[in-house]
Amino acid sequence: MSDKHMSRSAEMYLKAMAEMGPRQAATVSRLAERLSVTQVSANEMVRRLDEQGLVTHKPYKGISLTLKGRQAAGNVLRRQRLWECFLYDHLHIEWAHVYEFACLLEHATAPEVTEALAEFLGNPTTCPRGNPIPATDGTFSPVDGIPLSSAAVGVRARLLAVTATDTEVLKYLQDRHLLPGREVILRESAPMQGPLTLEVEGREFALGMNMAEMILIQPLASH
Amino acid sequence: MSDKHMSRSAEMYLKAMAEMGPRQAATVSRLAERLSVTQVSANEMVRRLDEQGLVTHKPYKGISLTLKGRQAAGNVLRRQRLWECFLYDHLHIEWAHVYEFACLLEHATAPEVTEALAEFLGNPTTCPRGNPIPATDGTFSPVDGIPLSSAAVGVRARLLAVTATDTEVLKYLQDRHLLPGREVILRESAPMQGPLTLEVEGREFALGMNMAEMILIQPLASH
DNA sequence: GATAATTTTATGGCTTGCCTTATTATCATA
DNA sequence: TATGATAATAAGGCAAGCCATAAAATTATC
Ligand SMILES: [Mn+2]
Ligand SMILES: [Mn+2]
Ligand SMILES: [Mn+2]
Ligand SMILES: [Mn+2]
Repeated sequence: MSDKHMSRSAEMYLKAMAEMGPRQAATVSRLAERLSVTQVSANEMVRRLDEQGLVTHKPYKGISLTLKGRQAAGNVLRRQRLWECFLYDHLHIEWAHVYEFACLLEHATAPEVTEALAEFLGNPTTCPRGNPIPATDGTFSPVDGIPLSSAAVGVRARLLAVTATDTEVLKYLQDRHLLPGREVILRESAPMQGPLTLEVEGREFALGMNMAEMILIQPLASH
Repeated sequence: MSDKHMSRSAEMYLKAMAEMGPRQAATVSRLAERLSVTQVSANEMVRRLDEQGLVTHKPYKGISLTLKGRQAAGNVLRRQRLWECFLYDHLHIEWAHVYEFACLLEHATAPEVTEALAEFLGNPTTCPRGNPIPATDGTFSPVDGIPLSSAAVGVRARLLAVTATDTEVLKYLQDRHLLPGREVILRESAPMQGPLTLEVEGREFALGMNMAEMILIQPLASH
C-alpha cells in the first residue's frame, strides 16, 4: 500500500503544501506556481498523492493534507530545517543560500541521520529563518506571529520568521537585515497595496507587499 | 554539450568505476553486478556515458574513465568520503552504516557545501574506511597497500583501508574489529582459494577470500 | 577448428515526471 | 442569467532508467 519510500518530487509537493500553511488554501495552480511546473503537471501529481492517501483534492475547493500527508510533510520540513541549522551554524553558509542547499539534502537523509543530526545540533526548535522544526513524529505548530503585510502603520515589532524560500528573495531580505530577531518599525504604508516603508537598524527602505506577506512579526508593546 | 548536472545514476556508475580502481578492469557485467542492475541496463548507461565523453567503452576490452569522467568520479568520491567523516566523527553513526548514508548525501551536495564541509572537518585526507579523500579538483592517489588476499602466511600487518561498500559486509568486518589502524596477523591460508585464518586483537577467525580482497594492508617489519 | 561460455547488443515494454495543446467544468460578476 | 475568467482535465509526447527476452559477437576451451 504505502510505498515506504517517497520520491523527491512527491516530497516537494507535500512540503510546499505544509509551507503554505493553513493561511492560504492550497490549489493546483498555487502548487504549480510554487514548484515551477505547469498546472497540468501539478494536477497529475496531486492526483497521484490523492490516490496514495496523502492529500485530499476537492476540485474547485482546494487541496488539503491528510493526517498521513501532514506527517510526511512534517518529516521533510524537519530534515530541511535541521540541515538549515547545520549549514548556517556550523558550515557558515550564507543565510540566503541555506534554504536551497538544505532543500537538496532533505531528500537524501535517512531517519537515523536525521535524529543523529538533531542530537548533534542540540535539538533546535527553529531554523535560521525562524520557522519551527517539527518533532520526530512530524508534528509542529505554526509560528505565532502576524504577517508584516497586515501590521498597522507605526508599529514596532520583532521579526519572528521569514517564510520565503526563493534564494533571490532571501538575498534581498538579507541585504536589508530583515532577519529573525531584528526589530522592525513600520513607518508608512502606500495605498493600493503599495510598498511599505520600513526601518530596520536605523535604515529606511521600501518593501513590496508580496514580500511583506512572507515575514512574520510579533508587535512590541509601545512603552 | 556537457549537461552541468549529472544524474544520481550516472554519478553512481562513475563512482563504481573509480572504486574498482585500476586493479580490476571495469566491464559492463562487473558494473551491473556492483550496481545491482541487469547487464542490459548497465550497457545502456555505459553507452550514454560514452556519448557524453565520460567513459570509453571498447567492447570485449573494457571500460575506462576519460579525464573528464575521472574528475567527475573523484568529485563524487570526495563528497561521499567527506560525508562519511562527518557521519562517523560527529554524528556517531555506526561504522558499518556510514557508507550507505553518505551514498545518499553525495548526490545532493552543492559545491559550496562540499567545501564548507571539508573546512569544518579540518580537511581530512581519509574516510573512516581508510580510503583517500580526493582533492577539490577530483584528483587522488590510490591507497598504498596490498590486498590481504595476497599476503603471505605468517605476516603481521597494519590494516590500511577497507574498500567494501556493502553494509552487510561492513557489519561483518566491524563485528570482527577489522577496521583501519588495527593490527592483523595472517595465521593460515586454506588451499583452493579457501578462507584465511586471521588474528585481530587476540581473537582468531576465518575470512573468505572475496572479503580479503577488499582489505588493504601494510605489512609490518617482523622485529 | 568446433563448441561452449561470456559479453554485448537488439527489441519491446514499463513507470515517473515532466511538457504542450485543447477541451470541459465551475466560479465570479455584470 | 449570460459571459468571461479561472480551474481542472483530456490527449498525446518525451527522456531517463529500469526490466525481460532473444539474438549476435567474441573469447575461451577442448
Ligand atoms: Mn538553528
Ligand atoms: Mn527539496
Ligand atoms: Mn575522518
Ligand atoms: Mn550514492
